[in-house]
Amino acid sequence: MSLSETDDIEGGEILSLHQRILSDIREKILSGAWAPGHRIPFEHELTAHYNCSRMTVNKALSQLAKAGLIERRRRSGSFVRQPQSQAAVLELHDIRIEVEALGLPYRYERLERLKRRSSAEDRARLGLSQSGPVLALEGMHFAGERPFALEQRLINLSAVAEAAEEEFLQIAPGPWLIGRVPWSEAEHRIRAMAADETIADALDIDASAPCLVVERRTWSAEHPVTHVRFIYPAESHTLVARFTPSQG
Amino acid sequence: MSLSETDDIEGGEILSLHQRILSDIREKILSGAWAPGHRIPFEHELTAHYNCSRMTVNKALSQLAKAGLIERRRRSGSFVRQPQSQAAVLELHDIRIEVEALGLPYRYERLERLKRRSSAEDRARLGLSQSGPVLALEGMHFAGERPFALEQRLINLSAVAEAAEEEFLQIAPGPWLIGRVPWSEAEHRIRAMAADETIADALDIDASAPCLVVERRTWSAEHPVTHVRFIYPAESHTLVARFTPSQG
DNA sequence: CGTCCCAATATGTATATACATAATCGCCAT
DNA sequence: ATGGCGATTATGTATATACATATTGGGACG
Repeated sequence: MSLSETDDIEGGEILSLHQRILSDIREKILSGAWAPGHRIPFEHELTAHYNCSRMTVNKALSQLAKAGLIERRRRSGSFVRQPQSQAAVLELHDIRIEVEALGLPYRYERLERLKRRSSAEDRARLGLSQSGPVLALEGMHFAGERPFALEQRLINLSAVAEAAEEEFLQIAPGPWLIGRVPWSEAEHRIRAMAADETIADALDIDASAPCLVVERRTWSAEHPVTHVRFIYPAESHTLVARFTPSQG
Repeated sequence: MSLSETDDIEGGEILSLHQRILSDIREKILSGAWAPGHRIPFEHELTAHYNCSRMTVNKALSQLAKAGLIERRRRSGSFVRQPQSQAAVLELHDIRIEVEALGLPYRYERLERLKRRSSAEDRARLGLSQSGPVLALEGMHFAGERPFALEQRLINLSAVAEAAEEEFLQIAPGPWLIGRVPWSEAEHRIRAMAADETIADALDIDASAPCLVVERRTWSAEHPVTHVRFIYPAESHTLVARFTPSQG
């Protein structure tokens, strides 16, 4: 019920009061000592316990509320929330980084480059409502001499006109776009797929072998920028996502 | 360079000053008006612009810094950060929810239940260092009459003793565990795999058909709790992850 | 007995203020 | 030139205070 007797603990790191309140309460919740639904002490009680001002307590509680660990209700108090949907953070690195992390030399090679007016399929991929110029690219990321991932990309030239001038022979379009276009939103779709003949050929795997497909659509201030599909042979790649409720 | 002339804008919602500062600056960054590396106005300039106290500005900037949009350097000012690694939030819902979202009746059925001392493989899956009792479960999630996902689960009975008493005949272990065990950390691995004979049989798909595999390891206060592997037929499932830099 | 309204209460937001801390600039002495 | 040192500056953290706002509980009154 009450907070732990941390008053005499000395061995820890140097934490600001703010951070100490945060981690104290988080620990109570994550350890289960304060179950979902439990009412945590009122601000004025914490103020007394930590011998600090209400502002400091308030900031810490507001942060916990924003992180989704607690819910605050006026006149009633603050309550531990039910564990919500399992949300995990998926870090999608640049492929060069991934390959180099394996200790293998990285190389990108363009397979195809086509400038055209957007087809209906292109518009569906990009989420465009009207026709316009697009750049369709296909390229291979190599780890050493082995194909690592096949990239199929569509760039909306109305949003990124400069891309029309770029050949992308050895420069992968991903890193090129980052830094040039401030992207404000992205959507990822992850699925498994059997390699068709063309893909199997390009990746040098058996036809109908399983592949991991990661598709990403990117917007910049409401405008669709690019759609990209990465196709990895199943054995070459695993995505790792980690969830930690600590974010303060 | 300067902030937009929002002084005469009236049509917007009712926002607190704090939120208005946040969204103003976020908009500048996401629209690209303030490129990465750009120094945003000093706190005292924003104080003057919004005609408010430094504390209010400071809180907003601190929040942007925590969200990763800006970087703050003492004596130098605050700067727009380079877009970092593509981090996406992956929501992993309960399978019942997923199935019901498709408008199909949901059903869980236990296939196997085995209590044993942990084998070396079990310990590897759970991340345990020493031997102890575990519960191995296998079950099927159905969407209507079609198999939707195969679940292979391992529960560390040293961490969740009560699980030993539970039959899990129609109750899926996932929902059962949530609420009983406060989990503090989870790691997910996502990959593609070809169905072997057993799996293909269980899921009623062709042998060596591609599957999406989602593995999750869960800890509660440093103790491994459970390891679960969900195997989805490729055509039945796509994971969707969304990234928005806005989180204020 | 039910309904309306007010007072009490907990959180929400903002201010002015103070001092700490880290980094940089420029001056000065070598 | 150059190396060090102190003043300046911007952010970091905390306090006391004030008023706003939402919600609950209880009392007055029909």
